[in-house]
Amino acid sequence: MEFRQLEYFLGVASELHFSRAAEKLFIAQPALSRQIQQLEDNLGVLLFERDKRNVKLTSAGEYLREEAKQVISQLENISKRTQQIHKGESGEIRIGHPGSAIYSVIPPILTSLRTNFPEIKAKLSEVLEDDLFGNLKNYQVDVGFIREPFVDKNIVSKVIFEESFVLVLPENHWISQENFISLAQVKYESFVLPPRYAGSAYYDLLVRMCEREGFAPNISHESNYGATILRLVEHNLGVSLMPISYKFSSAMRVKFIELMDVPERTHLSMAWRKDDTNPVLLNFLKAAESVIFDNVV
Amino acid sequence: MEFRQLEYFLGVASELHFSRAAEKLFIAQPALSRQIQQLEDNLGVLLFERDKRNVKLTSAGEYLREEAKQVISQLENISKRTQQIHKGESGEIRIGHPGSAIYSVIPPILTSLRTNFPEIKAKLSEVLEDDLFGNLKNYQVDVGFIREPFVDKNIVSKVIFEESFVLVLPENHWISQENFISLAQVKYESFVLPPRYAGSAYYDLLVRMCEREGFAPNISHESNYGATILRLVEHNLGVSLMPISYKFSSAMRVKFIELMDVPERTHLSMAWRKDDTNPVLLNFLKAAESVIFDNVV
DNA sequence: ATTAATTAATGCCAAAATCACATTAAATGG
DNA sequence: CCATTTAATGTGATTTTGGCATTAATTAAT
Repeated sequence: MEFRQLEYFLGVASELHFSRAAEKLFIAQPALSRQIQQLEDNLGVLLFERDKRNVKLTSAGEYLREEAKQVISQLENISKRTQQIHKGESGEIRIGHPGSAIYSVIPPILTSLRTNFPEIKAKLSEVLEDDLFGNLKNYQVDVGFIREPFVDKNIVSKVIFEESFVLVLPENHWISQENFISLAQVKYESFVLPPRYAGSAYYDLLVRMCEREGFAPNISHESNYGATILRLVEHNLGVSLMPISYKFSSAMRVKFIELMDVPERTHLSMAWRKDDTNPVLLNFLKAAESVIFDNVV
Repeated sequence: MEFRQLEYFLGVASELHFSRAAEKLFIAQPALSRQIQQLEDNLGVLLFERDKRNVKLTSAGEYLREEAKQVISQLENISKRTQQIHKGESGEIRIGHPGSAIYSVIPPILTSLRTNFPEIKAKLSEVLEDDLFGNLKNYQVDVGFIREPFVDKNIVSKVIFEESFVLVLPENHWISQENFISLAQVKYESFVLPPRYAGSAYYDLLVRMCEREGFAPNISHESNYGATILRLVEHNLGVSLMPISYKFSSAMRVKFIELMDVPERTHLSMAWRKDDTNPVLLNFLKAAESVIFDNVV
């Protein structure tokens, strides 16, 4: 069964007249007759009852007509969709990100993606910093956001966002933005921080900040999740250090003290496989590049 | 996009190797290369990334592979189903029948149909005797059961079942099979009968039975539905005359008196359009013919 | 580094499929 | 009975598809 035959068949089925159908199909009538005969022979099924005067569908023909219509329109959709994917206008992009990114870069990037490529679906998955690299290599995600710097010849990465840190305190803590002087003021507090295995470079950065003020943080609780950390601080279980973008993230009863004199910054990078030819990725990168972030420094 | 190209494409997509795929498709490798090129040109989409050493699907190719698989298996199903319909082994038969037929001929015919042609679905609709003719001509039903005799050059009919009449009485009525002599015994009773418009020949036959006994039935209630008539008789609202097959139809508290000396018979015929070429109909007729009825006379 | 082996693409010709034109055959209407 | 309509058929031209030999590019091995 060839597609040409199905199309010719539909032509005859809707005209019920070989000569007229042939005209509409831009072929000669004998060619059409023969293609229909051939289709009938291949199937072993009479599709039209015809005498020299009338042409009508048999029951099998009527069935085939309905199905063939469907198949052909399906095929048209498939063509179109294949072309869209080729142009990167349609498809799926799998994004791995640390939890914190959903408070900063991810919303504007997804907005830009939706605007520029409405047919691209984003699939987000929260990934530990130290796992992102592997997830990229294993083709589990197509693009990732990461604070950890890393170098690999198969992965391209690009810094897209820079932000400073804030000290997170319970709402009723005696320190306020006004009387805050330096981190040394919290040297005897216990800390709630992300575990080192979730991102060693980031963790070390936090420790360095404290050490410069002459103390090592006394860590009482650990959590991967920013929201969990905030919740623990809210309940007086410790203080924390977090990227400033969390300041706008929640309605919890905590306060954020800006650390004017602390030079450390965390850099959020976007990373992807160097050899990835998926056109959807290219368009995702385009959409991401067009976003201008209000870098919070 | 031609069917052949899709099949070749699937071959290469599953082997990811042109030469091996060509072998499995029983064509030479250059022919295969060219068909794939052609498919790619038609779509304007690169489907494989190939260098001299490796062949792999692009994202668009991966999408097409999934869809093409579906379309091709769909097409195989369509072929098969079309052939089944052609042979009359599959499809739908619309049956019009008087309510009474579901107590006699319909169950064994449907059983035979199910046995011989399990893929044929029967669609039953209860039709007034006088409407069946029109329903056949309008293509609302494909075959009908009818007691009314009629002649039409476009309709074929065939008597399949003959039965005698019984007198239907409330269970506590003074007449019994033992003391029954003739219909004249109920000449002063009121009758529950089908209306004349529901089947005039049948109605006239009932009246004739009474008139030979010297009375015209005094009709108190009318109903198309046998079950309704029985219900009315059960509740002492009259007596009735019905085909004997109703005797086995229900658990109502009525009694059926056989009319030994009454010569009238009702003949159930099967009717269909003479020019109907639907192979499902032919197989239905075949299935119906193979049924042997216990004619109740 | 040179050679051998692998493999997709290309040039070219053969085979097959498709098509068009002319004609035929059957049916209908006047 | 003749003119008209219309699907089928015969035949040859055109297009498409396929096969063989070869090429070009890449990898593996000596």
